[in-house]
Amino acid sequence: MSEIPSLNLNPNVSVDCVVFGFDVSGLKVLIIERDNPDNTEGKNFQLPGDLIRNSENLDQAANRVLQELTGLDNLYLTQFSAFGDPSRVKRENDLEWLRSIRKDPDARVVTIGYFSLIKPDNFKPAANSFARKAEWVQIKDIPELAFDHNLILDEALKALQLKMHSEPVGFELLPAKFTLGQLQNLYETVLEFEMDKRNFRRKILSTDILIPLEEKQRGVAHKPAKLYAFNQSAYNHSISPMFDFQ
Amino acid sequence: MSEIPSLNLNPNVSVDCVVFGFDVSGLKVLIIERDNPDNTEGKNFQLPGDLIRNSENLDQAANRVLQELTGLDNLYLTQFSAFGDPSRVKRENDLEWLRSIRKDPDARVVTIGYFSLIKPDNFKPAANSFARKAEWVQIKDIPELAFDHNLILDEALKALQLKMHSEPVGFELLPAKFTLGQLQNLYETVLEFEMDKRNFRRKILSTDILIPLEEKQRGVAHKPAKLYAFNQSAYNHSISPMFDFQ
DNA sequence: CAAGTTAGTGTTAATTTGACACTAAGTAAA
DNA sequence: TTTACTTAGTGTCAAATTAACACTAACTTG
Repeated sequence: MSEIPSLNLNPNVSVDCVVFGFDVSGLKVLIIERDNPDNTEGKNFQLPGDLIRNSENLDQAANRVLQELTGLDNLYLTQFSAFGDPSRVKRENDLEWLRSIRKDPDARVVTIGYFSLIKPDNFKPAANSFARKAEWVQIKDIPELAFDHNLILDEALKALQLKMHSEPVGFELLPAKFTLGQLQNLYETVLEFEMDKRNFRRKILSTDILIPLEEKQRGVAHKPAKLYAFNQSAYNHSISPMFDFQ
Repeated sequence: MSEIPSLNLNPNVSVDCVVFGFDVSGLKVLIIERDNPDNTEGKNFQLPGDLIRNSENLDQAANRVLQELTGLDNLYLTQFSAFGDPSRVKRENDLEWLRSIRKDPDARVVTIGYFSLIKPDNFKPAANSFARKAEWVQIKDIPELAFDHNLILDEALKALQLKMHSEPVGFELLPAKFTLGQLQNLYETVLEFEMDKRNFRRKILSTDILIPLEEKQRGVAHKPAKLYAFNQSAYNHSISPMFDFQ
């Protein structure tokens, strides 16, 4: 019943995951540093990603690969684009690394891009498999990445921003109970512009996607804010612009 | 310098194209009827699509495949999603057909979905390659298609509708010179709701994406309408809701 | 020349948006 | 214990946008 795992890998299709995290310090992305074939110290950063298995669908592949490389399991994951330029692999050290790890290192690989949103506090990435390290990097401090991963990351951010305009997707980035201030801060950070506090509150509260809780923040050095939860069931309708701020 | 073409095909990645056409009769999709392996008369309809070549990128593959199967070349083509369920191929006659045409008929294939928008009058599809027929089918009369092509078509329509809200994509479906009535009709057909004529005109004319021409319709049995052209250069900005009608 | 068809046009009320400033409630530091 | 600091929380008004609505104009066909 058991199979040789490598036989099960499809040589031509991979998934790559752009995991966004948000906290007080801003918007971050999860990057792994891979083992170098020759064990040198050169930095080789990339997005968590790998070949898919023939037995799994794309969503399952993204989940599994992310779990294997970073320990993060069962995240909100959305496919956003496929990348298939034949010259995706052109850097010499990328090729070298492929030769060290892949059965068929010269195969042409089309990759399916996924993005994920998480609350960094709840998930502590732990490197595993060919990842030497898994770490959060501020979106503004992303280094040069392997393959076409900088392109993939850019497209993922655009996809997130676009999606945020039409769906309450941002709640994945917040704890279960959050304040309106935190929510506004999230929107401002991801969409990259500032909003008027009163107008933001009026608009977001005019929908029914927030549930006000009988509970306040504790231990903060200022007036404690009311806490809210996301009303999942309220959002089963309308693709329409729910969040067209400004 | 020449290669055996089949060696050049990637066994695991394909593209499938959903070509939308719009005319007086409504919104249509281009469907091909494939040759049956046993030359029986059973109807086997599917979207135009095939394996990619290792030398081309995904956009090029979509263009080539569409050209080979339908004769349509150089269309506006947009990638919208990848489909990779391992059980995409499950009907017996799909398998049979694959065995008759593919070098590796049991390979697991991930397909990249593209949609295209054209003016049916300008492009007359002509079946070729393994396509026995290529024909326009009203969106409401789509038959059962091979593989997961009904799913792909549904997703393509959703993607088109979503895109139409934020980008002036519909102009691809109209002739170079068109009337505001035709444009409104297009929007109503694709988005599936009716709009107020005067409000539609006010809104669309308040943007600068239409160029009024010094020319009118001719030969119509009613008051001839002013013709407009799409101002391509005016649209190089803003993802924002350009077309949030109602 | 009558019938049929689509083009083209403006106003108004209702709604939504954007701009704007102060008090409240907690902690920390002096 | 008082002061400083920080973020929460609130309302109004002018401007802009939207939605609803009906008639005349211009062409072809019969």
